Amino acid sequence: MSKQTSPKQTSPKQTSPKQTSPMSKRVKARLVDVARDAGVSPATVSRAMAQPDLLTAETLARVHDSARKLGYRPDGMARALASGRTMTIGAIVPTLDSTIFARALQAMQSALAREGYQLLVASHEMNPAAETEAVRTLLTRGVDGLMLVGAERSQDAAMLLRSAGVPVVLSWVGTPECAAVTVDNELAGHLAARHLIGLGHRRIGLVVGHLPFNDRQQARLAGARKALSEAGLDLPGALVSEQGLTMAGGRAGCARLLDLGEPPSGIIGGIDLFAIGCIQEAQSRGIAVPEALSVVGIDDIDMSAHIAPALTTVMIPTARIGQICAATLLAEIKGERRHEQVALPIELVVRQSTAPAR
Amino acid sequence: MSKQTSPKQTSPKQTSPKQTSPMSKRVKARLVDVARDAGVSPATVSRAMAQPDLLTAETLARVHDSARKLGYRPDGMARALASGRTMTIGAIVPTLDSTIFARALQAMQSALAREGYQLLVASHEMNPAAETEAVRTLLTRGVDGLMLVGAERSQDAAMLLRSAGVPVVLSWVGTPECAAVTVDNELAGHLAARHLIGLGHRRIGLVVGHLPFNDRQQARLAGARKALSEAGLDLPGALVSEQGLTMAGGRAGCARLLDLGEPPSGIIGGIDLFAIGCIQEAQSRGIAVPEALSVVGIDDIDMSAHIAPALTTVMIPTARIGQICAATLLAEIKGERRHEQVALPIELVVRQSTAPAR
DNA sequence: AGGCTTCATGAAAGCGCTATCATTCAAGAT
DNA sequence: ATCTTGAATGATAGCGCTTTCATGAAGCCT
Repeated sequence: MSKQTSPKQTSPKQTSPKQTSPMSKRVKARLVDVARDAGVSPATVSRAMAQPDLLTAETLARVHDSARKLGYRPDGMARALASGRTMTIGAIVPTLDSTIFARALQAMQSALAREGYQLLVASHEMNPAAETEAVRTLLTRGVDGLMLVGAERSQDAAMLLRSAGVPVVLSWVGTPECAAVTVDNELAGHLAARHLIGLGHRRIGLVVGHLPFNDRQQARLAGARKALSEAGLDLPGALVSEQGLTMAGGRAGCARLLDLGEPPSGIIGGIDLFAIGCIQEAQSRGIAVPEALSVVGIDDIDMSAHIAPALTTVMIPTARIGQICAATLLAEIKGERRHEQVALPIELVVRQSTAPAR
Repeated sequence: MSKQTSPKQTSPKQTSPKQTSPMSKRVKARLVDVARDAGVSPATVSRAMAQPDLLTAETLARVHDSARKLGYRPDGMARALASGRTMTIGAIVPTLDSTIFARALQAMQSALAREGYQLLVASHEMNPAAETEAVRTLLTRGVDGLMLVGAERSQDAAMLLRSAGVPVVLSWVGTPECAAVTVDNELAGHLAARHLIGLGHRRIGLVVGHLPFNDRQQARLAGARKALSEAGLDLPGALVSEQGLTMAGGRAGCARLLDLGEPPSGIIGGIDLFAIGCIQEAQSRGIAVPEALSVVGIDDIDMSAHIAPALTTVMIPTARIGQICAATLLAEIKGERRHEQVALPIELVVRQSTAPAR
């Protein structure tokens, strides 16, 4: 609590407040300094930076010269306060420590950077309260738009978002009241299950992420369940294992399923990482994939095509989600569109980890 | 270029500018509104938010009541402008789309969030100019601290950083002029190579990332080269393959090395992903790992322990790097320390992907 | 040539908050 | 009783920029 001296400049009151005091070594040049140097008004300098086409080529050049000479760099905060725009987009994801979200954010970041926007990220580790807090902080902090993952969230968070009046885009799973860039997660589960069913598998297990506050995994599970039920197959609780979203989780889930009295002949991983973990676990037990056990994933992460056997999976266009989120948000900010709904196609990619049931 | 109406409120001039106009439905409550409602001065409200212990319990309560009643949320931009602090830390990484950096950022983000700071991220995709640009944007945007990866950067970027006077912490590789949280990448390469040499391998190849603007990979390669030379071994150019930092790159690099007239009996991956790719490539060619080919990685990513054979690798405490970067930056911001240098220990983790040379 | 645009610029009012300094009042010191 | 002192609060000047609105100087038309 002991902060007397402003961290910015030695002493704002000791140097003469305005005019060129002989040796005032002001650390940062301000807009007015440039204006004075160039012999124009502050307004002109402001315009030179933001709307150059409003000025004579000559004044523009003069301003630019002065700016360069003084090493002027505009102050984002002041600009934000005066204009109401922060040139910052917030993104709240479950975690950065996941190929999926990291990849989407990377794509989003690139797309935003091209338009001069920055990405402010927060994560909530699958904790609704933490998400609410993140929403609050980012809104307070000031963002021109906000990207969120999934449609499910706390009342408080929803209210904050509504009252803030900031453009929001939902990703992976959406709601109609809000712009959204989605994929059909239920279809993903459905495709995966149908593929196994089509290969003659009758006993199918799943390894999924913890379901609370994860509507992506919920939908994928629901889709698989639906496909099974359509085929007249049962999905007892024992054949569904909830695990933390790591490869170790995949191995553990697979182990649980294989240790069952009547183990499945096909397993669906709610994410590719699970599926890859399943393959490793099976192989380490001497169970051949796909001969003795078929494994399907969902996501199609980078690695899936490169492991042995290459993973059959449902491709989710992760990077495109991020990229389109950025575009959607920017469009909404510019007022070009409202509550745009983009549904991205997904498809089954058959590789070597699945085979007909014996 | 056509933005007439302020996006914030319907018309700042139509509502009476200051006092309680009867039905002025101002969208956002300001600090002065709270002050008026609570019957105190703006300064008191400000203090109520920032230094509650300076106020009577009674006034504090009154202010809080009014704030809640009006749904007041402070404006971060105004606060930043007035105080000079943004409560934001910038991080510039090569890419988010990498387990390593994503993991470090996740740890950093968590640590920062605990202290009320937000993470502003940018990436440069291994492009020095892009990094410079990112530095410029983040500094302009206003950050209280900045995390960068590696010590190598453009003159321009270095100058910007110096002149900005913002606390900076370097990660993975550092320089003495600047706070840094580092690991000894050269040692990492050295450990990996020495391990293979100790197992009797005489012909050792490497798959490394593209070296320009990547001092981590440079150092790892240098360390391996040093170990080899200490053992009287040669490292011809043909045995070093530069690849993009993906698993596919690892496979490709491995393929190149194995296709050599005299292929290596041991391969070091500059990152685990390469090593894993190497294992896959070898296995897909019917070359047994570790019996016919030993593979070592560097990083010890999550997955490395779970593949078959489990990867022998040099453990880099990625998450801790992020976490300590956050701590270092916060300490520097508070003025507690300056240019602190933290070197994190690394160690060889022997698993199943390496075996004595035949 | 006079009036009407259009264009380039200037003047100045904030944006919403923090921080400094001044003020008040009550309690302890003399 | 008078003087200090300190704690709680108020008044207010900016922070550095954007953005109307106003102004003067050309350009254009009839």
